[in-house]
Amino acid sequence: MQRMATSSNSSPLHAAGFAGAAGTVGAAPVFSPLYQQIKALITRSLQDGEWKPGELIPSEADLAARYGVSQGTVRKAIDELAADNLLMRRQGRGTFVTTHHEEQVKFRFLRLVPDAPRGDALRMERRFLECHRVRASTEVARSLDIKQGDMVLEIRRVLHLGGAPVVYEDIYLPGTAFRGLTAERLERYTGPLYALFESEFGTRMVRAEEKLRAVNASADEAALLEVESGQALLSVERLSFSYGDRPVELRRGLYSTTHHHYRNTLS
Amino acid sequence: MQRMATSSNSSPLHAAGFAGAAGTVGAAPVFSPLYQQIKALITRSLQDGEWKPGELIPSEADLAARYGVSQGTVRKAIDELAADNLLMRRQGRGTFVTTHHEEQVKFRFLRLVPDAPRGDALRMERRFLECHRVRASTEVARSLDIKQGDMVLEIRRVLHLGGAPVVYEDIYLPGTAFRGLTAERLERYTGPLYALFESEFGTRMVRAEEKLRAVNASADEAALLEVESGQALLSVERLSFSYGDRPVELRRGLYSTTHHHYRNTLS
DNA sequence: GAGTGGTCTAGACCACTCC
DNA sequence: GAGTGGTCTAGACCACTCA
Repeated sequence: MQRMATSSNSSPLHAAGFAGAAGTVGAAPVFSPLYQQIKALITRSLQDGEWKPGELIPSEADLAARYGVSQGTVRKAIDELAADNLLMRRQGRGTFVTTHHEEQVKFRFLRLVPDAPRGDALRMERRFLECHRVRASTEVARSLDIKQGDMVLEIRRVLHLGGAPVVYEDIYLPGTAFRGLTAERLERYTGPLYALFESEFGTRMVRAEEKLRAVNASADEAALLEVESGQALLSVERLSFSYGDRPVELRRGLYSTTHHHYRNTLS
Repeated sequence: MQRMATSSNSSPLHAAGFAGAAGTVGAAPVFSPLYQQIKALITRSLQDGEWKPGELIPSEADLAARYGVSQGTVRKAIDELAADNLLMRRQGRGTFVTTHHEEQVKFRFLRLVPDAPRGDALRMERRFLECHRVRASTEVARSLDIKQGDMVLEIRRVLHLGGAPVVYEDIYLPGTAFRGLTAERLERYTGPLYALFESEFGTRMVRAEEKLRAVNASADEAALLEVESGQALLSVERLSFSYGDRPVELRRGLYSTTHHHYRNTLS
């Protein structure tokens, strides 16, 4: 472990390399704290699959020994990774890699909630309309950072909440990473989609950006969601990222918001 | 400063009080870390106006001396308050109370952005349609935690972005706290509304919850936003909170999303 | 150069989980 | 009781700001 810039630390591990060149007239000094470097190393291990979703990572003391830094420094790195939802700490047990196979995490990416919570509101049903391979349009290619015309997997589905159709989604995934995904596989799987992606295709959704707008339902869309044509629907365009801010999913959802709303917190 | 539960700290300040009763068979043990107590004390000082928005608070060393704890403990308390956007740290200068009078914070609560950023997209113009006192409806009273029929201030306005009307808002504020607010005062003020509330009425918006849905524009709404009647609009119902999770503003916005969208980040 | 927050360390003890 | 994360302390030094 070595500092990126100035360092007067007495440990030989820290004094190496850049100490002389730091803070001088040269190009960018770019000071990078030790814990940020540790954070990057841990992220790399997650990305490389050294520790898989749901698994226990080594204790803080072990990691401190491994990287040759104090436990406090590892602690700060893990604190940030936990804040980013990449890791989950559990006192007395250890630190675990976050996974989409967990009740508490299931609705982290679906912000639609019923206006008046009812007993059967939790009941969610999925109907897959389509799952086929197509060539990426300009827009899809740009979003997923692939070449136009590359193969992508398109999935279309409807979600029913409390018995009624509420969400229609059109999902695009890079073809290479999701080669083995078929309609039959989707039908058979009962958990969240992101849990399937994670365990079967090694792609974990870490973070996403959404663009929301209101649109009038087309005749087709209205039929799917069982509303009047022209009815206002919430359009949610989501770009999901995996480790290292790599875009891996583009999704366009249409939400019927007559009995549900999208909740958000500003702070 | 004393611990809420067990403590074997040698300092007399920490050993007092609860040490004997902690972790025993009695009622709730309720362990509360020291830094959480410090955080509460600092929050109280903010609430009481000891340090006003934009002002510098005492240094970590001073606060540590004041509360009789180590600097590290004060540091952790301030870290969390900074994460909650109540304080802002600036290396080399000190820690400041967050204020709405600042460029960088101005769009913290308005998540609407132009689809294609243009030069004049920043230009925002406001037109106040109404500013009067009415009696609180059941719904408004429940949201603002006041009694039905209490006086509330209602403000209606339209925001123009890049020359066109894009946002129509209906705002409700508790009458007592905003006694002196008039239409004339609103017209004269040029900064953000929340900045006015903060400096003139001592009410700082700290956090908010929003409920989004898509609705079809009524004839009146369509006229205000210069769209067709029936056009899909984004309805944003916002409840804003001040220090201590006290609700202080209810707002219903209608956003025209033909050239703008509401951006959100999931993590 | 004085003062501030930011980083890093080392060590002690506490709360929690599981064997 | 062993092992884990959680809290708290004390001290050193670094990066940054401003006078």
